[in-house]
Amino acid sequence: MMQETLTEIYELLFNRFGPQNWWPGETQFEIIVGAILTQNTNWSNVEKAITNLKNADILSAKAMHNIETAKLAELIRPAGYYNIKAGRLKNFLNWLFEEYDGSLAEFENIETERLRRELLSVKGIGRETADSIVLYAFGKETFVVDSYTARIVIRHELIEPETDYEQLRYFFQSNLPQSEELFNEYHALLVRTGKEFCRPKARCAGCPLERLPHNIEIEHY
DNA sequence: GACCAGGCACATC
DNA sequence: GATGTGCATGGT
Repeated sequence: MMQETLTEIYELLFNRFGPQNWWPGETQFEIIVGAILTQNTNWSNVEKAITNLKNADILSAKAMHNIETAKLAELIRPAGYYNIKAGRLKNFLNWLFEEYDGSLAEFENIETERLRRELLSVKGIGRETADSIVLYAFGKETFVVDSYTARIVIRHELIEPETDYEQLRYFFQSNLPQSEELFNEYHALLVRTGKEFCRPKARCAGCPLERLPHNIEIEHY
């Protein structure tokens, strides 16, 4: 039932947009950094910050762990909330060095839900950031929920507006085949659709999901 | 100038 | 547990 609806949505989006090739990043570390920097921030601003980090040659766990927080903040300035995010990156690195000797290698062997919980223990890594890291840096099956994801399924009245993050994650995970490739592409397609057609004030004209039932008058969505 | 962007922690009730 | 607020740059 709901499985078919979610599968239909996926097909409509994929047929329109094609593969999104997420996550945009060359290494696991770069994906983790990007996941933290993109919190409530446009990706183009994150790209500027990552370029600065590459030019300064500190886009590695060891180098970023050693740089002063104030210096790091200055480099990531274009990403916004730069003081907060510099602290969050440092929190992650301090934890990584204390618990895992500064290496991401062991993460591959950690069971998905446990890895997610461990990441959530780092101050500054919340649900979406943790799921993004688990799925996109380590290829483990968790469904990433973000503001676009929520807005789209709520506008299409597939779920109640009050649904919280964990419920939304379960909604997708339990109604789709357990496939890392699918979860990867699905979330990326929802973000693509959200950017182009499902922004707060945007109407649905031209949206691949336009012909599906929807209600854009839902308060706040 | 207003609005928005691939959130999160924290205070307060 | 729910709700409100600060954090900040850059594009439209």
